[in-house]
Amino acid sequence: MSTFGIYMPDYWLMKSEPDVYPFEQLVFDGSTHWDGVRNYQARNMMRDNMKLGDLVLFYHSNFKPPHIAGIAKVSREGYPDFTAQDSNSKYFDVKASPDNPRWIMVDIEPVVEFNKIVSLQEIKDNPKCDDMLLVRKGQRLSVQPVEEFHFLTILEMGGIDPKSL
DNA sequence: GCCAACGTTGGC
DNA sequence: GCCAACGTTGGC
Repeated sequence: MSTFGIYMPDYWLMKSEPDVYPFEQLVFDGSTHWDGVRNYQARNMMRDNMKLGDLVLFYHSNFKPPHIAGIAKVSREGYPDFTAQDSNSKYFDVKASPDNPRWIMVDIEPVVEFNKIVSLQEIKDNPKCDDMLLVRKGQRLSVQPVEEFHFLTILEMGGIDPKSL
């Protein structure tokens, strides 16, 4: 919460491969921990910047067509990604320890599924989204910040009324 | 399946 | 600290 008692959310985009963990699974589960991020930039954002109640565009990568499926929100702020310390996990990292967990995750929960998915192509075709990180050439961060204007634009493209959130 | 872009590793 | 080699991401 802010000093004024009104929480102003920040906005994010998180990528998941639907074959691994689709948005529908998040809806089914009710919440999930975002394990397996092994990129420092993405980790730092989860550790330092993602706050309770922040809103997340849930992006399906490695899918035809790649698209945003719905909205989630941060339900727990950064804490150690325990899969890094689990030798049976594919995300195991020998350098991670209780003293130095090395990798961080957040929990998210579903907010709303889009009435209509918003494809990467539609985002590229919309001039309002010109300077979104997502459409920048070569960028591939799996967790990235989103400007409010872009968030609202995509919400509208997905057929969701912002007031309903 | 291809490959461009980017991140990480490790020898020097 | 440089940078070549390698691994990964992710659209196409």
